[in-house]
Amino acid sequence: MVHKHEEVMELAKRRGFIWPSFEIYGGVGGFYDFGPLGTILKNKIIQKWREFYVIGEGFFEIDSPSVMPEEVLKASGHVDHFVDAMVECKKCGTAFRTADLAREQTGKDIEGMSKEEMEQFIGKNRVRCPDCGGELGKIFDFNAMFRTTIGPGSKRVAYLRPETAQGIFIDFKRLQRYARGKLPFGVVQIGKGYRNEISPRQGVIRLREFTMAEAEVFFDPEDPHHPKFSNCADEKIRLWRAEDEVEGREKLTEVTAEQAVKKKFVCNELMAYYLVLTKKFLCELGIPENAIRFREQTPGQRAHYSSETWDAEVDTARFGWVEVTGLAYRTDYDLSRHAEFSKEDLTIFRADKKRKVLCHVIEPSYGIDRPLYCMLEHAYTTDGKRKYLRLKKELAPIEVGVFPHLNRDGMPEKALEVHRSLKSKGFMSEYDDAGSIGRRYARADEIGIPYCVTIDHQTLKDGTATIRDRDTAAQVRVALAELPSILRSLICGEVQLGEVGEPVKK
RNA sequence: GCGGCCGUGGUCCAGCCUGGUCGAAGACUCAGGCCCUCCAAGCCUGUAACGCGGGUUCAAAUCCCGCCGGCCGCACCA
Repeated sequence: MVHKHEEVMELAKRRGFIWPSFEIYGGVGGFYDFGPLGTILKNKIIQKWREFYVIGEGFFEIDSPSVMPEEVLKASGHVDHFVDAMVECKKCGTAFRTADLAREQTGKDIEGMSKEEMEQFIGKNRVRCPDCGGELGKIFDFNAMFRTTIGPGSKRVAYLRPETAQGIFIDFKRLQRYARGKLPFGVVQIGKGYRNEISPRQGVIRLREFTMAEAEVFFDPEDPHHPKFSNCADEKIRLWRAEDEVEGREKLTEVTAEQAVKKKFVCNELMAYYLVLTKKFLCELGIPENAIRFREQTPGQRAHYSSETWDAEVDTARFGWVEVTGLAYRTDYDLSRHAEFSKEDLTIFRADKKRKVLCHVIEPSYGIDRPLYCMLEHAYTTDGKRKYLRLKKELAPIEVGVFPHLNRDGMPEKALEVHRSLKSKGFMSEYDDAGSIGRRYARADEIGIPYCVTIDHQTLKDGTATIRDRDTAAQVRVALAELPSILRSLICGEVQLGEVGEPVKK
Protein backbone atom coordinates (compact mmCIF):
# COMPACT_ATOMS: atom_id res chain seq x y z
CA MET A 1 0.00 0.00 0.00
CA VAL A 2 2.14 2.83 -1.31
CA HIS A 3 -0.93 4.99 -1.02
CA LYS A 4 -0.92 5.01 2.73
CA HIS A 5 2.57 6.46 2.94
CA GLU A 6 1.62 9.27 0.59
CA GLU A 7 -1.51 10.03 2.56
CA VAL A 8 0.37 9.99 5.84
CA MET A 9 3.09 12.27 4.53
CA GLU A 10 0.55 14.62 2.97
CA LEU A 11 -1.22 14.84 6.32
CA ALA A 12 2.07 15.24 8.15
CA LYS A 13 3.02 18.17 5.94
CA ARG A 14 -0.37 19.82 5.88
CA ARG A 15 -1.03 19.62 9.59
CA GLY A 16 2.42 20.48 10.83
CA PHE A 17 4.12 17.23 11.78
CA ILE A 18 6.97 16.99 9.28
CA TRP A 19 8.27 19.32 6.56
CA PRO A 20 11.14 19.15 4.10
CA SER A 21 13.88 21.45 5.42
CA PHE A 22 15.02 24.62 3.66
CA GLU A 23 11.94 24.44 1.47
CA ILE A 24 11.89 28.05 0.24
CA TYR A 25 15.39 27.57 -1.10
CA GLY A 26 14.46 24.41 -2.92
CA GLY A 27 15.16 21.97 -0.13
CA VAL A 28 18.10 19.70 0.62
CA GLY A 29 17.71 15.95 0.50
CA GLY A 30 17.95 14.05 3.76
CA PHE A 31 16.85 16.89 6.00
CA TYR A 32 13.42 17.34 7.51
CA ASP A 33 11.93 19.80 10.00
CA PHE A 34 9.47 18.83 12.66
CA GLY A 35 6.53 21.25 12.69
CA PRO A 36 4.62 22.22 15.83
CA LEU A 37 2.75 18.93 16.20
CA GLY A 38 5.70 16.82 15.11
CA THR A 39 7.88 18.48 17.70
CA ILE A 40 5.44 17.75 20.49
CA LEU A 41 5.14 14.17 19.31
CA LYS A 42 8.89 13.76 19.11
CA ASN A 43 9.30 15.20 22.59
CA LYS A 44 6.68 12.81 23.89
CA ILE A 45 8.55 9.86 22.39
CA ILE A 46 11.71 11.10 24.08
CA GLN A 47 9.85 11.56 27.34
CA LYS A 48 8.58 8.00 27.09
CA TRP A 49 12.11 6.79 26.37
CA ARG A 50 13.38 8.59 29.47
CA GLU A 51 10.66 6.87 31.49
CA PHE A 52 12.10 3.55 30.34
CA TYR A 53 15.81 4.18 30.52
CA VAL A 54 16.45 7.05 32.92
CA ILE A 55 13.68 6.35 35.43
CA GLY A 56 13.03 2.64 34.88
CA GLU A 57 16.61 1.48 34.40
CA GLY A 58 18.12 4.22 36.53
CA PHE A 59 20.64 5.18 33.87
CA PHE A 60 22.52 8.47 33.96
CA GLU A 61 21.78 10.93 31.19
CA ILE A 62 24.52 13.15 29.84
CA ASP A 63 24.71 15.71 27.08
CA SER A 64 27.95 16.09 25.14
CA PRO A 65 28.99 18.00 21.99
CA SER A 66 27.98 17.05 18.46
CA VAL A 67 31.29 18.28 17.09
CA MET A 68 34.06 15.81 17.84
CA PRO A 69 37.79 16.26 17.31
CA GLU A 70 39.34 13.81 14.89
CA GLU A 71 41.34 11.95 17.56
CA VAL A 72 38.15 10.68 19.18
CA LEU A 73 36.81 9.22 15.97
CA LYS A 74 40.17 7.82 14.99
CA ALA A 75 40.21 5.92 18.25
CA SER A 76 36.61 4.81 17.82
CA GLY A 77 37.43 3.45 14.38
CA HIS A 78 35.02 5.73 12.56
CA VAL A 79 37.65 7.64 10.62
CA ASP A 80 38.87 4.38 9.08
CA HIS A 81 35.65 2.42 8.88
CA PHE A 82 33.32 5.20 7.93
CA VAL A 83 35.20 5.85 4.70
CA ASP A 84 34.30 4.06 1.54
CA ALA A 85 36.81 3.88 -1.26
CA MET A 86 34.78 4.67 -4.37
CA VAL A 87 35.72 4.40 -8.01
CA GLU A 88 34.08 5.95 -11.03
CA CYS A 89 33.77 4.52 -14.51
CA LYS A 90 35.63 6.71 -16.99
CA LYS A 91 33.16 5.92 -19.73
CA CYS A 92 29.69 6.05 -18.19
CA GLY A 93 30.50 7.88 -14.96
CA THR A 94 28.81 5.43 -12.63
CA ALA A 95 30.35 5.26 -9.15
CA PHE A 96 30.89 2.05 -7.22
CA ARG A 97 32.35 0.88 -3.96
CA THR A 98 35.76 -0.40 -5.01
CA ALA A 99 35.80 -3.33 -2.62
CA ASP A 100 32.42 -4.55 -3.87
CA LEU A 101 33.51 -4.56 -7.49
CA ALA A 102 36.71 -6.37 -6.59
CA ARG A 103 34.83 -9.02 -4.65
CA GLU A 104 32.26 -9.52 -7.41
CA GLN A 105 34.81 -9.80 -10.20
CA THR A 106 37.76 -11.52 -8.53
CA GLY A 107 36.29 -13.09 -5.44
CA LYS A 108 39.00 -11.46 -3.37
CA ASP A 109 38.50 -9.26 -0.34
CA ILE A 110 40.48 -6.06 -0.69
CA GLU A 111 38.77 -4.31 2.19
CA GLY A 112 41.41 -2.54 4.25
CA MET A 113 43.89 -2.03 1.40
CA SER A 114 45.29 1.43 0.81
CA LYS A 115 44.09 3.45 -2.15
CA GLU A 116 47.31 2.79 -4.04
CA GLU A 117 47.09 -0.93 -3.41
CA MET A 118 43.49 -0.98 -4.57
CA GLU A 119 44.38 0.88 -7.75
CA GLN A 120 47.13 -1.62 -8.46
CA PHE A 121 44.82 -4.50 -7.72
CA ILE A 122 42.21 -3.17 -10.11
CA GLY A 123 44.78 -2.65 -12.85
CA LYS A 124 46.28 -6.09 -12.44
CA ASN A 125 42.99 -7.95 -12.24
CA ARG A 126 41.29 -5.89 -14.94
CA VAL A 127 38.32 -4.96 -12.88
CA ARG A 128 35.89 -3.15 -15.17
CA CYS A 129 32.66 -1.21 -14.94
CA PRO A 130 29.91 -3.80 -14.50
CA ASP A 131 27.43 -1.61 -16.39
CA CYS A 132 29.27 -0.72 -19.59
CA GLY A 133 32.58 -2.54 -19.33
CA GLY A 134 34.45 0.77 -19.31
CA GLU A 135 37.78 1.42 -17.66
CA LEU A 136 37.76 2.58 -14.06
CA GLY A 137 39.23 5.89 -12.94
CA LYS A 138 41.00 7.03 -9.81
CA ILE A 139 39.88 5.81 -6.44
CA PHE A 140 38.49 8.49 -4.17
CA ASP A 141 37.29 8.47 -0.59
CA PHE A 142 33.75 9.05 0.35
CA ASN A 143 33.53 9.77 4.03
CA ALA A 144 30.08 9.48 5.46
CA MET A 145 30.94 11.80 8.32
CA PHE A 146 30.45 15.54 7.96
CA ARG A 147 33.85 17.15 8.24
CA THR A 148 34.61 20.54 9.71
CA THR A 149 37.40 22.37 11.49
CA ILE A 150 37.59 23.84 14.96
CA GLY A 151 38.60 27.48 15.27
CA PRO A 152 40.28 29.57 12.58
CA GLY A 153 42.51 27.77 10.12
CA SER A 154 42.04 24.25 8.95
CA LYS A 155 44.44 22.31 11.13
CA ARG A 156 42.08 21.12 13.83
CA VAL A 157 39.93 18.66 11.95
CA ALA A 158 36.65 17.58 13.48
CA TYR A 159 33.54 15.67 12.49
CA LEU A 160 29.91 15.85 13.39
CA ARG A 161 29.33 12.78 15.50
CA PRO A 162 27.96 9.73 13.68
CA GLU A 163 26.60 8.44 17.00
CA THR A 164 26.13 9.91 20.47
CA ALA A 165 27.78 6.88 22.07
CA GLN A 166 31.35 8.16 21.76
CA GLY A 167 30.52 11.09 24.04
CA ILE A 168 29.69 8.54 26.71
CA PHE A 169 32.80 6.38 26.26
CA ILE A 170 35.03 9.42 26.46
CA ASP A 171 33.50 10.42 29.78
CA PHE A 172 33.83 6.91 31.15
CA LYS A 173 36.33 7.76 33.89
CA ARG A 174 34.11 10.40 35.41
CA LEU A 175 30.99 8.35 34.85
CA GLN A 176 32.26 5.25 36.61
CA ARG A 177 33.32 7.42 39.53
CA TYR A 178 29.84 8.94 39.54
CA ALA A 179 28.40 5.41 39.56
CA ARG A 180 30.70 4.65 42.52
CA GLY A 181 31.95 1.43 41.02
CA LYS A 182 28.62 -0.31 40.77
CA LEU A 183 28.14 -2.73 37.89
CA PRO A 184 26.24 -2.95 35.72
CA PHE A 185 25.51 0.71 35.21
CA GLY A 186 24.14 2.54 32.24
CA VAL A 187 24.57 5.95 30.67
CA VAL A 188 22.32 7.46 28.06
CA GLN A 189 22.44 10.33 25.67
CA ILE A 190 19.73 11.78 23.47
CA GLY A 191 20.71 14.04 20.63
CA LYS A 192 21.52 14.58 17.00
CA GLY A 193 23.70 12.29 14.97
CA TYR A 194 24.94 12.93 11.44
CA ARG A 195 25.67 10.85 8.39
CA ASN A 196 26.46 12.29 5.02
CA GLU A 197 24.44 9.78 3.03
CA ILE A 198 25.35 9.45 -0.64
CA SER A 199 21.77 9.49 -1.78
CA PRO A 200 19.14 9.68 0.92
CA ARG A 201 15.64 8.72 -0.10
CA GLN A 202 12.75 7.22 1.75
CA GLY A 203 11.87 10.53 3.42
CA VAL A 204 12.33 10.59 7.12
CA ILE A 205 13.59 6.99 7.17
CA ARG A 206 17.03 7.94 5.92
CA LEU A 207 18.16 11.31 7.19
CA ARG A 208 21.49 13.06 7.12
CA GLU A 209 20.78 14.56 10.51
CA PHE A 210 18.69 12.58 12.92
CA THR A 211 17.82 12.28 16.57
CA MET A 212 18.98 9.24 18.42
CA ALA A 213 18.61 7.96 21.95
CA GLU A 214 21.42 5.66 22.98
CA ALA A 215 22.14 3.70 26.13
CA GLU A 216 25.52 2.21 26.93
CA VAL A 217 25.25 -0.52 29.53
CA PHE A 218 28.60 -1.22 31.16
CA PHE A 219 29.08 -4.61 32.76
CA ASP A 220 31.64 -7.10 33.93
CA PRO A 221 32.00 -9.67 31.12
CA GLU A 222 32.13 -12.40 33.73
CA ASP A 223 28.85 -11.25 35.16
CA PRO A 224 26.45 -10.35 32.32
CA HIS A 225 23.31 -10.42 34.43
CA HIS A 226 20.51 -7.94 34.77
CA PRO A 227 19.01 -7.52 38.27
CA LYS A 228 15.48 -7.38 36.84
CA PHE A 229 15.87 -10.20 34.32
CA SER A 230 13.32 -12.37 36.12
CA ASN A 231 10.66 -9.73 35.36
CA CYS A 232 10.99 -10.32 31.65
CA ALA A 233 12.24 -13.91 31.45
CA ASP A 234 8.84 -15.12 30.18
CA GLU A 235 8.32 -12.36 27.64
CA LYS A 236 8.29 -13.58 24.08
CA ILE A 237 10.44 -12.14 21.34
CA ARG A 238 10.48 -12.94 17.64
CA LEU A 239 13.94 -13.48 16.28
CA TRP A 240 15.22 -13.71 12.75
CA ARG A 241 18.55 -15.32 13.36
CA ALA A 242 21.67 -14.60 11.31
CA GLU A 243 22.22 -18.29 10.56
CA ASP A 244 18.81 -18.37 8.90
CA GLU A 245 19.36 -15.14 7.02
CA VAL A 246 22.74 -16.31 5.74
CA GLU A 247 21.06 -19.43 4.37
CA GLY A 248 18.41 -17.28 2.74
CA ARG A 249 15.59 -18.32 5.06
CA GLU A 250 13.28 -15.62 6.36
CA LYS A 251 12.39 -17.75 9.34
CA LEU A 252 11.25 -16.25 12.63
CA THR A 253 11.98 -18.03 15.87
CA GLU A 254 9.66 -17.10 18.69
CA VAL A 255 11.13 -17.71 22.14
CA THR A 256 10.97 -16.33 25.63
CA ALA A 257 13.85 -14.17 26.80
CA GLU A 258 14.95 -16.98 29.07
CA GLN A 259 15.02 -19.54 26.25
CA ALA A 260 16.90 -17.10 24.03
CA VAL A 261 19.70 -17.01 26.58
CA LYS A 262 19.64 -20.73 27.36
CA LYS A 263 19.71 -21.76 23.73
CA LYS A 264 22.46 -19.21 23.12
CA PHE A 265 20.46 -17.42 20.46
CA VAL A 266 21.65 -14.20 22.07
CA CYS A 267 25.04 -13.50 23.60
CA ASN A 268 23.91 -12.97 27.18
CA GLU A 269 21.15 -12.13 29.61
CA LEU A 270 21.62 -8.39 29.27
CA MET A 271 21.06 -8.55 25.53
CA ALA A 272 17.90 -10.60 26.03
CA TYR A 273 16.67 -8.16 28.65
CA TYR A 274 17.11 -5.16 26.36
CA LEU A 275 15.48 -6.93 23.45
CA VAL A 276 12.41 -7.31 25.64
CA LEU A 277 12.63 -3.75 26.89
CA THR A 278 12.81 -2.54 23.30
CA LYS A 279 9.75 -4.53 22.37
CA LYS A 280 7.87 -3.06 25.33
CA PHE A 281 8.94 0.44 24.41
CA LEU A 282 7.80 0.08 20.82
CA CYS A 283 4.46 -1.31 22.00
CA GLU A 284 4.10 1.73 24.25
CA LEU A 285 4.45 3.89 21.17
CA GLY A 286 1.41 2.18 19.74
CA ILE A 287 3.18 -0.16 17.36
CA PRO A 288 1.40 -3.52 17.27
CA GLU A 289 3.43 -6.44 18.56
CA ASN A 290 2.98 -8.42 15.37
CA ALA A 291 4.68 -5.59 13.46
CA ILE A 292 7.85 -5.95 15.56
CA ARG A 293 10.69 -8.41 15.05
CA PHE A 294 14.37 -8.65 15.88
CA ARG A 295 16.77 -9.35 13.06
CA GLU A 296 20.28 -10.43 13.82
CA GLN A 297 22.87 -8.79 11.60
CA THR A 298 25.04 -11.17 9.67
CA PRO A 299 28.79 -10.88 10.26
CA GLY A 300 29.20 -8.91 7.04
CA GLN A 301 26.51 -6.42 8.02
CA ARG A 302 27.81 -5.65 11.47
CA ALA A 303 29.58 -2.45 12.41
CA HIS A 304 33.30 -2.63 13.12
CA TYR A 305 32.77 -2.40 16.89
CA SER A 306 30.16 -5.10 17.25
CA SER A 307 30.38 -8.83 17.80
CA GLU A 308 26.62 -9.33 17.80
CA THR A 309 23.89 -6.94 16.69
CA TRP A 310 20.12 -7.24 16.76
CA ASP A 311 17.98 -4.75 14.89
CA ALA A 312 14.48 -4.13 16.13
CA GLU A 313 12.44 -3.79 12.97
CA VAL A 314 8.95 -2.44 12.47
CA ASP A 315 6.80 -3.45 9.55
CA THR A 316 5.59 -0.54 7.45
CA ALA A 317 3.32 -0.30 4.44
CA ARG A 318 5.75 1.74 2.39
CA PHE A 319 9.24 0.59 3.35
CA GLY A 320 8.68 -2.93 4.57
CA TRP A 321 10.63 -3.86 7.68
CA VAL A 322 12.44 -0.79 8.95
CA GLU A 323 15.23 -0.81 11.50
CA VAL A 324 14.29 1.44 14.40
CA THR A 325 16.66 0.23 17.09
CA GLY A 326 20.05 -1.42 16.95
CA LEU A 327 21.17 -3.48 19.90
CA ALA A 328 24.89 -4.11 19.68
CA TYR A 329 27.27 -6.09 21.82
CA ARG A 330 30.21 -3.68 21.59
CA THR A 331 32.38 -5.83 23.85
CA ASP A 332 35.29 -3.80 25.29
CA TYR A 333 36.08 -2.45 21.85
CA ASP A 334 35.43 1.23 22.57
CA LEU A 335 36.93 1.38 26.03
CA SER A 336 40.04 -0.51 25.03
CA ARG A 337 40.54 1.67 21.95
CA HIS A 338 40.10 4.88 23.93
CA ALA A 339 42.40 3.54 26.63
CA GLU A 340 45.00 2.80 23.99
CA PHE A 341 44.72 6.09 22.12
CA SER A 342 44.38 8.34 25.17
CA LYS A 343 46.78 6.33 27.34
CA GLU A 344 44.31 6.52 30.18
CA ASP A 345 43.47 3.56 32.37
CA LEU A 346 39.80 2.89 31.77
CA THR A 347 39.47 -0.20 33.91
CA ILE A 348 37.42 -0.39 37.06
CA PHE A 349 38.63 -1.98 40.27
CA ARG A 350 35.98 -4.26 41.71
CA ALA A 351 36.51 -4.24 45.44
CA ASP A 352 34.16 -7.20 45.96
CA LYS A 353 35.97 -9.38 43.43
CA LYS A 354 39.38 -7.88 44.11
CA ARG A 355 40.26 -7.48 40.47
CA LYS A 356 40.35 -4.93 37.68
CA VAL A 357 37.70 -5.08 35.00
CA LEU A 358 37.60 -3.59 31.55
CA CYS A 359 33.86 -3.23 31.11
CA HIS A 360 31.98 -4.70 28.21
CA VAL A 361 29.07 -2.83 26.68
CA ILE A 362 25.61 -3.69 25.48
CA GLU A 363 24.20 -0.80 23.50
CA PRO A 364 20.53 -0.29 22.75
CA SER A 365 20.56 2.53 20.19
CA TYR A 366 17.22 4.02 19.15
CA GLY A 367 16.38 6.26 16.28
CA ILE A 368 13.63 8.70 17.19
CA ASP A 369 12.60 9.90 13.74
CA ARG A 370 11.97 6.47 12.30
CA PRO A 371 9.66 5.22 15.03
CA LEU A 372 7.84 8.55 14.80
CA TYR A 373 7.09 7.81 11.16
CA CYS A 374 6.14 4.22 12.03
CA MET A 375 3.76 5.53 14.68
CA LEU A 376 2.09 7.88 12.23
CA GLU A 377 1.74 5.15 9.65
CA HIS A 378 0.32 2.65 12.11
CA ALA A 379 -1.97 5.27 13.65
CA TYR A 380 -3.36 6.42 10.32
CA THR A 381 -6.83 4.97 9.99
CA THR A 382 -9.49 5.46 7.36
CA ASP A 383 -13.03 4.47 8.03
CA GLY A 384 -15.30 5.41 5.18
CA LYS A 385 -15.02 9.15 4.86
CA ARG A 386 -13.49 9.52 8.27
CA LYS A 387 -9.74 9.51 8.62
CA TYR A 388 -7.96 9.85 11.89
CA LEU A 389 -4.71 9.20 13.68
CA ARG A 390 -5.25 6.50 16.23
CA LEU A 391 -2.21 7.57 18.23
CA LYS A 392 -1.74 6.31 21.75
CA LYS A 393 -3.83 8.73 23.74
CA GLU A 394 -0.99 9.57 26.06
CA LEU A 395 1.26 10.45 23.13
CA ALA A 396 -1.16 12.54 21.09
CA PRO A 397 0.36 16.01 20.64
CA ILE A 398 -2.94 17.73 21.49
CA GLU A 399 -4.74 15.93 24.29
CA VAL A 400 -8.10 17.63 24.28
CA GLY A 401 -10.15 19.89 22.01
CA VAL A 402 -12.69 22.29 23.49
CA PHE A 403 -15.52 23.50 21.25
CA PRO A 404 -18.57 25.67 21.74
CA HIS A 405 -21.42 23.84 20.05
CA LEU A 406 -22.68 27.12 18.63
CA ASN A 407 -21.06 30.50 18.40
CA ARG A 408 -23.69 32.33 20.46
CA ASP A 409 -25.57 32.48 23.74
CA GLY A 410 -22.36 32.60 25.77
CA MET A 411 -21.13 29.18 24.62
CA PRO A 412 -17.83 30.46 23.19
CA GLU A 413 -17.11 32.32 26.42
CA LYS A 414 -17.85 29.26 28.51
CA ALA A 415 -15.78 27.04 26.22
CA LEU A 416 -12.83 29.41 26.42
CA GLU A 417 -13.11 29.34 30.19
CA VAL A 418 -13.01 25.54 30.18
CA HIS A 419 -10.12 25.53 27.72
CA ARG A 420 -8.09 27.92 29.87
CA SER A 421 -8.80 25.99 33.00
CA LEU A 422 -7.64 22.74 31.35
CA LYS A 423 -4.45 24.43 30.17
CA SER A 424 -3.78 25.72 33.67
CA LYS A 425 -3.99 22.12 34.85
CA GLY A 426 -1.33 21.07 32.38
CA PHE A 427 -3.43 19.72 29.53
CA MET A 428 -2.39 20.33 25.97
CA SER A 429 -5.77 21.77 25.03
CA GLU A 430 -6.95 23.39 21.81
CA TYR A 431 -9.92 25.68 21.37
CA ASP A 432 -11.75 25.69 18.04
CA ASP A 433 -14.91 27.58 17.08
CA ALA A 434 -14.47 27.69 13.30
CA GLY A 435 -17.00 25.97 11.05
CA SER A 436 -19.60 23.42 11.94
CA ILE A 437 -19.18 21.15 14.93
CA GLY A 438 -18.73 18.16 12.62
CA ARG A 439 -15.91 19.88 10.79
CA ARG A 440 -14.18 20.61 14.06
CA TYR A 441 -14.42 16.95 15.14
CA ALA A 442 -12.97 15.97 11.79
CA ARG A 443 -10.08 18.41 12.17
CA ALA A 444 -9.40 17.07 15.64
CA ASP A 445 -9.54 13.44 14.48
CA GLU A 446 -7.07 14.12 11.74
CA ILE A 447 -4.32 15.09 14.18
CA GLY A 448 -5.29 12.42 16.67
CA ILE A 449 -6.82 14.49 19.47
CA PRO A 450 -8.19 11.70 21.66
CA TYR A 451 -10.99 13.62 23.36
CA CYS A 452 -13.16 16.59 22.44
CA VAL A 453 -15.22 18.49 24.99
CA THR A 454 -18.26 20.32 23.64
CA ILE A 455 -20.00 23.14 25.47
CA ASP A 456 -23.70 23.24 24.59
CA HIS A 457 -26.96 24.74 25.82
CA GLN A 458 -27.16 22.23 28.61
CA THR A 459 -23.74 23.23 29.87
CA LEU A 460 -25.06 26.69 30.55
CA LYS A 461 -28.01 25.24 32.46
CA ASP A 462 -26.43 22.49 34.55
CA GLY A 463 -22.65 22.74 34.26
CA THR A 464 -22.18 19.50 32.30
CA ALA A 465 -20.48 18.98 28.97
CA THR A 466 -19.97 16.16 26.53
CA ILE A 467 -16.73 14.28 25.98
CA ARG A 468 -16.31 12.62 22.60
CA ASP A 469 -13.98 9.73 21.92
CA ARG A 470 -11.79 9.98 18.82
CA ASP A 471 -11.87 6.30 17.91
CA THR A 472 -15.55 5.56 18.36
CA ALA A 473 -17.15 9.04 18.11
CA ALA A 474 -19.19 8.01 21.17
CA GLN A 475 -20.04 10.70 23.70
CA VAL A 476 -20.76 10.87 27.40
CA ARG A 477 -21.94 13.77 29.51
CA VAL A 478 -19.95 14.72 32.60
CA ALA A 479 -19.86 17.53 35.15
CA LEU A 480 -17.35 20.26 34.29
CA ALA A 481 -16.01 20.13 37.83
CA GLU A 482 -14.84 16.56 37.26
CA LEU A 483 -13.56 17.15 33.75
CA PRO A 484 -9.83 17.39 34.55
CA SER A 485 -9.66 14.24 36.63
CA ILE A 486 -11.83 12.30 34.17
CA LEU A 487 -9.74 13.39 31.21
CA ARG A 488 -6.58 12.51 33.08
CA SER A 489 -7.77 8.95 33.74
CA LEU A 490 -9.08 8.57 30.21
CA ILE A 491 -5.85 9.71 28.61
CA CYS A 492 -3.66 7.38 30.61
CA GLY A 493 -6.09 4.56 29.94
CA GLU A 494 -7.20 3.87 33.51
CA VAL A 495 -10.87 4.03 32.58
CA GLN A 496 -13.03 3.67 29.49
CA LEU A 497 -15.30 6.39 28.23
CA GLY A 498 -18.43 4.43 29.10
CA GLU A 499 -17.44 4.34 32.75
CA VAL A 500 -17.17 8.05 33.34
CA GLY A 501 -20.58 9.47 32.45
CA GLU A 502 -23.99 9.08 30.89
CA PRO A 503 -23.94 8.17 27.21
CA VAL A 504 -25.30 10.89 24.94
CA LYS A 505 -28.12 9.77 22.66
CA LYS A 506 -28.01 10.84 19.08
C1' G B 1 26.76 9.38 -7.59
C1' C B 2 24.54 7.28 -12.65
C1' G B 3 20.05 6.54 -15.92
C1' G B 4 14.63 7.32 -16.76
C1' C B 5 10.27 10.16 -15.46
C1' C B 6 8.63 14.54 -12.97
C1' G B 7 8.15 19.79 -10.39
C1' U B 8 1.62 25.04 -11.27
C1' G B 9 -1.74 28.41 -4.42
C1' G B 10 -1.88 24.75 1.96
C1' U B 11 -3.67 19.97 -0.86
C1' C B 12 -5.18 17.67 -5.55
C1' C B 13 -5.06 19.01 -10.40
C1' A B 14 -6.15 21.77 -15.82
C1' G B 15 -2.99 24.37 -19.14
C1' C B 16 2.81 22.65 -21.74
C1' C B 17 3.02 18.65 -27.28
C1' U B 18 1.34 23.16 -31.30
C1' G B 19 4.80 30.15 -27.27
C1' G B 20 0.53 35.29 -27.56
C1' U B 21 -6.43 34.62 -26.07
C1' C B 22 -2.72 32.82 -18.79
C1' G B 23 -3.86 39.52 -16.17
C1' A B 24 -3.15 31.14 -14.91
C1' A B 25 -8.96 27.77 -14.47
C1' G B 26 -11.37 24.20 -11.10
C1' A B 27 -12.12 21.26 -6.60
C1' C B 28 -10.95 20.74 -1.56
C1' U B 29 -8.70 23.24 2.57
C1' C B 30 -7.88 27.73 5.22
C1' A B 31 -9.53 32.86 6.98
C1' G B 32 -13.74 36.50 7.75
C1' G B 33 -19.10 36.71 7.75
C1' C B 34 -24.31 34.72 7.46
C1' C B 35 -27.01 30.52 9.01
C1' C B 36 -27.27 26.42 12.31
C1' U B 37 -29.20 22.26 18.77
C1' C B 38 -23.58 17.37 17.60
C1' C B 39 -20.04 14.60 13.29
C1' A B 40 -16.28 17.76 6.95
C1' A B 41 -24.27 20.74 5.20
C1' G B 42 -25.49 25.49 2.66
C1' C B 43 -24.66 30.78 1.13
C1' C B 44 -21.43 35.26 0.61
C1' U B 45 -16.48 37.31 0.73
C1' G B 46 -11.33 36.74 0.83
C1' U B 47 -6.00 34.96 0.99
C1' A B 48 -3.01 32.13 -1.99
C1' A B 49 0.84 29.19 -7.30
C1' C B 50 4.06 28.45 -12.60
C1' G B 51 11.08 25.00 -7.88
C1' C B 52 15.68 28.33 -8.72
C1' G B 53 18.98 30.71 -12.31
C1' G B 54 20.29 31.62 -17.21
C1' G B 55 19.13 31.45 -22.62
C1' U B 56 16.06 31.73 -27.31
C1' U B 57 12.02 35.15 -28.84
C1' C B 58 8.65 41.11 -30.26
C1' A B 59 6.40 37.55 -26.60
C1' A B 60 7.90 31.77 -22.14
C1' A B 61 3.99 28.09 -17.14
C1' U B 62 4.77 26.31 -22.31
C1' C B 63 11.00 25.70 -26.12
C1' C B 64 16.63 25.06 -24.70
C1' C B 65 20.70 24.73 -20.85
C1' G B 66 22.45 24.45 -15.74
C1' C B 67 21.22 23.77 -10.69
C1' C B 68 17.90 22.20 -6.67
C1' G B 69 14.18 18.84 -5.18
C1' G B 70 10.93 14.37 -5.77
C1' C B 71 9.71 9.37 -7.63
C1' C B 72 11.51 4.67 -10.00
C1' G B 73 15.82 1.46 -11.19
C1' C B 74 21.33 0.75 -10.09
C1' A B 75 24.83 1.73 -6.33
C1' C B 76 25.24 3.16 -1.10
C1' C B 77 23.07 2.56 4.03
C1' A B 78 29.51 2.01 9.21
